Amino acid sequence: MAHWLMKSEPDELSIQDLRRLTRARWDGVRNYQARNFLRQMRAGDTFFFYHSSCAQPGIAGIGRIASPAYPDPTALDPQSPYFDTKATAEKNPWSALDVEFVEAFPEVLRLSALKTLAGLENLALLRKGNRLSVMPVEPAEWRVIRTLR
DNA sequence: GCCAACGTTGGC
DNA sequence: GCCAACGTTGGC
Repeated sequence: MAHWLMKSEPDELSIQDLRRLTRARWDGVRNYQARNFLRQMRAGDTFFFYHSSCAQPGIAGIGRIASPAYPDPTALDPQSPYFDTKATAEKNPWSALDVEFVEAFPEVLRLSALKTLAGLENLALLRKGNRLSVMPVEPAEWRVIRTLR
């Protein structure tokens, strides 16, 4: 099983929301590199649930991929903030998938704490200027981060 | 709210 | 195909 990290603004979907919902659709990804990673995911893969653009940015818990990627319905919905005028039902360039709750950490692993760890030098999250919202996490990186929690 | 860094757009 | 302008991301 592969490991990933995915960012979400907790105002939209937090790890606590996912715990309550049990399962949710991960949608609204509008970056091709991130989308390509979504398409590589397999049910059963696990991911760090990262809270971004908030008071305490960092890894807030763990989720599991619960479905393969499928066309993102928000791209076709004029009411959605993720609506894409160029997308059609026949040609929808964007992907979404389902995720399920695994665990919420007792406290968020703050970005500042992650930066102090050895072995995460190649993690896209910590590379200067990186804004990727979906990224792979190597097994060794996964273990390093899990020891913190 | 600021602003650095990045991706996308569109004129040429 | 270049690249300037623009919009977005996201930490602080």
